[in-house]
Amino acid sequence: MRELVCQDRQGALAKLPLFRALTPEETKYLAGQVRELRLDKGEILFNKGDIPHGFYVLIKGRVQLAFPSEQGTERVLEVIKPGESFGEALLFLDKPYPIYGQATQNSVLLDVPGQTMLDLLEKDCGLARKMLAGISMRLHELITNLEACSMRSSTQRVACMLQHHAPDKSINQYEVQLPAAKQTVASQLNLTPETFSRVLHVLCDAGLIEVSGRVIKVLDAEGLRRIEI
Amino acid sequence: MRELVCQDRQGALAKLPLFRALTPEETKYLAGQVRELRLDKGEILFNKGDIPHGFYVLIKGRVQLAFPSEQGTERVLEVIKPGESFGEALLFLDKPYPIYGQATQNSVLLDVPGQTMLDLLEKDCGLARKMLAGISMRLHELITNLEACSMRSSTQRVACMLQHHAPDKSINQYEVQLPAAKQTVASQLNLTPETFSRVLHVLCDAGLIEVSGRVIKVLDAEGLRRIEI
DNA sequence: AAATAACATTGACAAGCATCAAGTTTTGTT
DNA sequence: AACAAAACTTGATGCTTGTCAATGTTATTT
Repeated sequence: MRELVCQDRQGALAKLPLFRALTPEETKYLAGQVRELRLDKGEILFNKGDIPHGFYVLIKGRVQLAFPSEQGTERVLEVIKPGESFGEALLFLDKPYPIYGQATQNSVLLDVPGQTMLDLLEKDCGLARKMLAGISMRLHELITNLEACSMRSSTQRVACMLQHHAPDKSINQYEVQLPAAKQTVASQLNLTPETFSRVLHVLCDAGLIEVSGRVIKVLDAEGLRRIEI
Repeated sequence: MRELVCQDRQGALAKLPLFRALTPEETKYLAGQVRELRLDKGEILFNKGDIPHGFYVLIKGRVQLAFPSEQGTERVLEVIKPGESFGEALLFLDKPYPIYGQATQNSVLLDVPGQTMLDLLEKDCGLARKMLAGISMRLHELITNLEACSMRSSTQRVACMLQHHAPDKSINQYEVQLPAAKQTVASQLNLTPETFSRVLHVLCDAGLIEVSGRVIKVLDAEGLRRIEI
């Protein structure tokens, strides 16, 4: 297993959205610079306050980025999936991590040294452009997140999340497979697991959804859209 | 007045953090492409949902970016000050504005067409780098904002904001001049004006601050840091 | 298959903050 | 200077959501 990922490192890099447009030489240079990391489920990649030395690309597994809290009531900001990168923004900032990163499954990731990336950026405008697009997307998602968190009620937030998972805007019935444990999803919505559970119950009673485990069947997307409180 | 800003456009551009490192030719090209905009106090620059065609640099005045709300309970995300730019992230996204922009004072701004900026970015890696830094900074601030909004109580948020305005971390007494009306500051902290007022009162009673209008005198920064509820 | 741990639900309760309403102060305008 | 409008404060009240605790359910491990 270990070897498989290793030998394919150059190929794996070339497949990542961020690095897809690199020249073969650039990819080769990059492959020589990155370090492979393996994390067991539950392992911490970095803590809030740590000094970043580069950024990460997730190859396999799952990593969650979250705010810590004294009472253990963490708030999950994002769940990183394979192929996605994270920590790029800090390359340009000289600030410590504002969140912590933790593997929630056994994971494999690549550690791209900051200087390597800055060197590549120096020469390759296309890469800079890609990176701008990536970070802009993140920014946009955060704004959406912030709006949800400050403008909407718990019920609206849940309804909003369900709509977000619709395969098609025009379809009125569909199934949503929650991407993580209910408590994690609750945390991403800035809710306690208890409140999340209650909200789902209310939506069930209203005949808008059906819940069985991590699968939620939306019965009336139009009705979800109309929720006001 | 109008002419003053106009004739100085090239000089004004060269002074902006984002464009400071451009070559004289690039600056000249840019100056030829930008459009000058004047907004009266209260005028809307763009609404949520509008299609962006470029980004803006504020020369004079003040522009606030906020989420609209049916009941008029807007949430102010950011107050832009002269020299700052906004809307860059949308250049790369092909999405409508997620917020609306409104002048809160009579303002002058430059409208930089998207294609102009993309052209410049094509050639100038340094500019891309600057832009990455700018957007990364924004991202970082949003994360901080989101943390404050989801992890802290109203009192903690206010205390946090006051600490943010400290001229120096080591100093224990200082004065803060609120950058906008109290209701706007309240909105940025995701509080109602009423709650903000009450929180200030509580901090006064605790002997941590003194309030007179928009000037807040911090008497015990160390005490602010210790606030738990 | 049994045992254990992690996850999820439900109820009772409390707290924090928003809302509404009325009054006061400040700001800006004619 | 006088007025109007906006901003701010204060009090009373209620809703939403978090907290705590107990129980039920689903995974995981051996």
